[in-house]
Amino acid sequence: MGTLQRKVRERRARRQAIQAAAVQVFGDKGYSRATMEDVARQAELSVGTIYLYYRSKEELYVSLLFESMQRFREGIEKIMATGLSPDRQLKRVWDYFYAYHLRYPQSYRVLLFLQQPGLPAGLSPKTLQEINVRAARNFSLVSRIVAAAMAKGIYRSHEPREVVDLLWSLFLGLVHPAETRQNLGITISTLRDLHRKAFRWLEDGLRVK
Amino acid sequence: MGTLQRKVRERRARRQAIQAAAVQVFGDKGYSRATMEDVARQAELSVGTIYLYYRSKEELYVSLLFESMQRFREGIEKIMATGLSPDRQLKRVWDYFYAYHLRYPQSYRVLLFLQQPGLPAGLSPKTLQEINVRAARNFSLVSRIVAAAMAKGIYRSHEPREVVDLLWSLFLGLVHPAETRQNLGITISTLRDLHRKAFRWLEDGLRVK
Amino acid sequence: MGTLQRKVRERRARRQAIQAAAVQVFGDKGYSRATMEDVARQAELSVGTIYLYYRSKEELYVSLLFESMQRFREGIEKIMATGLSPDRQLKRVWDYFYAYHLRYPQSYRVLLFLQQPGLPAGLSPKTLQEINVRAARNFSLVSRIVAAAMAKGIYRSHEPREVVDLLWSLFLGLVHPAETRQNLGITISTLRDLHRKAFRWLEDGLRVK
Amino acid sequence: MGTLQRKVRERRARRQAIQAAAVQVFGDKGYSRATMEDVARQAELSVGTIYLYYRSKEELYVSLLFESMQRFREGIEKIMATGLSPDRQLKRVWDYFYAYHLRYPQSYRVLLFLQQPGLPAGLSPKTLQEINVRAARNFSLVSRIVAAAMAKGIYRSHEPREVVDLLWSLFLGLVHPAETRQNLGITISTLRDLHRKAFRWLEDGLRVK
DNA sequence: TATGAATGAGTGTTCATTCAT
DNA sequence: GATGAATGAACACTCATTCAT
Repeated sequence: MGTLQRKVRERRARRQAIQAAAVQVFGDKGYSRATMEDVARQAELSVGTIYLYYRSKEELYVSLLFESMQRFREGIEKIMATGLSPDRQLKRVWDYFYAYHLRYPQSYRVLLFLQQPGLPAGLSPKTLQEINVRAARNFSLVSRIVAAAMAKGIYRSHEPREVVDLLWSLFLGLVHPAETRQNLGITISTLRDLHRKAFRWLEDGLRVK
Repeated sequence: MGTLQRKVRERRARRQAIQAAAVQVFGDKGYSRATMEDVARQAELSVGTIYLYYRSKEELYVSLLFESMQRFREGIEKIMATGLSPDRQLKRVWDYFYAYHLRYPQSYRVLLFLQQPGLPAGLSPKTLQEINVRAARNFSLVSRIVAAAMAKGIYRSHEPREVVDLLWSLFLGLVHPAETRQNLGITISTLRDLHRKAFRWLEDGLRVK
Repeated sequence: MGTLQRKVRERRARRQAIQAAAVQVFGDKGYSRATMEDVARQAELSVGTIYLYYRSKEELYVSLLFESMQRFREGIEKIMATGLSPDRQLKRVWDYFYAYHLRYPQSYRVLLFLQQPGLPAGLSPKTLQEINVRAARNFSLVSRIVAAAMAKGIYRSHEPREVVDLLWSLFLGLVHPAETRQNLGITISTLRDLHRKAFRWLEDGLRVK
Repeated sequence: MGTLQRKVRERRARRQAIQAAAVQVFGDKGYSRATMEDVARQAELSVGTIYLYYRSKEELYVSLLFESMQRFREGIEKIMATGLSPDRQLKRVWDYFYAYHLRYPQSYRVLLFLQQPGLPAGLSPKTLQEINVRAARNFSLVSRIVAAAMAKGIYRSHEPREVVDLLWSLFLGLVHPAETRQNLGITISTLRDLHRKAFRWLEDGLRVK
């Protein structure tokens, strides 16, 4: 006994090793241009083995997506557990977005695939539903911080979910062009600056003065 | 007489018909998943015919990109020609972004492909350079509006280009999640609202009070 | 009246113009890599027009072949009409081969296509038969010169046709490697020398001493 | 144990099976008209599998070429190792040419593709260079035999390389028309005879009398 | 008669997925 | 479980041939 547990543990470890490899490859080449062969090579496994753990390329991708979302979620929860004031928590979340993108650029990129037009055509409705639910979960987590700030009279009253949408929008929007310009061969050093200013501006509009 | 002119006119018309079809297909399926066969079917032409007008799939895509950029540019120029005060011009540009995305959603999506990781690997350096130049041209157009507003003391002094980056970021960010959620099968009706509020907030931070 | 004659004359002229263009193109690129578009461009005509004069790419190629053979034939006949002694005539023919290949390299190359494996697959039996007959005609012309030299006791007695085969073989063999090396990027200047020596050697074996 | 070795052995066997199929197909249809599908069908494999062993059609063709050259080389080396007198060695080489062409007609034909005009356009400079080097290697091997015969006073003094060129030329020339006539649907039985006579003639011119 | 735009079958090549070992 | 050789359906692109003008 305990054998089963070991089996499960090993299986999970394998899956994570494959995911780690896949994040690199998908992040580098994009979903379409990445091949299962690439992933296998990166993971130092054979193609066949990948298929023992993931039914298809798509499923592998989706698992990465869930992984990223999960990591985000955990980061936010940790911030919420600090007991800081809501506005400082929000600032931390904002910074966490930035740090995440910097620390796990490939993982961040995986999130972006969702925005590719035509992607849903390849994903099953059930999968889409699941993605949806998980995304909503993360959003509502941040919403709770914003709502708290409003309840405490730190921020003016708004629909908290709208504020979160805006924040996330701004963040995506800030990073995207930076990525694009990287695509175009230009590096941008002012992203960090821009990122800070953007928050200050936006939060300024929120605060009760 | 006039035969040559007719030829030229017809050729241009054909190219536009192909572009129209391509925008649909690329917009729906994305660059990688779209096939030349798809485009041909949509245009009610044969594959070979497409290649009479565009040398490659890439060239076809790039032509769409340039078309979009050009249209953006013209929209902005028209606004600048109105002689309105710079801050009202900026508001109009902001609204124009929104209207454009609403009116030509597929064309707008074409712009987004640039942000796909791994895309540049498929484009020639020369093409990337050209894209770059054209993008910069559009950005500097809006920058001039912002700079004018600062010169007139309407806005506080900032680096105009940074402000434009921020605006564009916010816009992209606002639309992206909306698109994503559309991907996920949810329609969002509050985008218009959010779009208006976002501008008010951001501009508020800019204005000299 | 006379109109018909003019028509015929013009048609022949067109055909020749097309042939001239085709020889260039086929000679440069080889049969497979040459396109009808290439030929049309070279002839400053439209593709459609070519098809008014030749039913297919193959037929065009065959017409070039016949043209080359005819030219060879005429050259040999001219030499035979000089009334020179048969051995001097043979020397002249040998030199003519060389001169022809130098003067009309493209036309010469067209002759070589016959040796491409797989070519017959594309040619109709009737065409093959016709090519055959014409080739034989040229060979027998030279055979008559050799036979005359034997009859006059200048050369030892052999099967004349075999001798001609050998001569032609040697010639082809001499030029081919030169072409090959040109293919490989090396130019050979000694071909002319080799060509002269080869004849002297071979003829030496033929002469009654 | 031995697994790796078996793998290597099997891989080599597969490659050879594909080569065998390719020689048939290329020999029959020529380089351009042969398709990878043809090769796959002949090898009783799928197209994809061919590409597991050869990167491209060109590489497959070049491998056949090198194979042929190598086989030629080995044949010549075996003759040189006999210790026979140089003139008898040369006779053997000459016979070997003939035997080779008879035994491996398709393989022989593969060598001829090099002479197709326009072929080099499809081959990379690096490949051409390599072909060049290997061809030269084979030629210089035979040159050494001829040079030895001259050194021993059996043959008159000439540039050995020129003599070899001539021999090879003659051989090619002899076989080509035979091939051509086969193309044209005629079989020739006198080739063997012609082949013998041609050598006698040529060598006669070489010998010190 | 001349045009050249349109066609569509065909080509080399890639890659997600399967399966015998 | 693990492997990686094999598969075959796609895909981008070409080009001989046709036909409306």
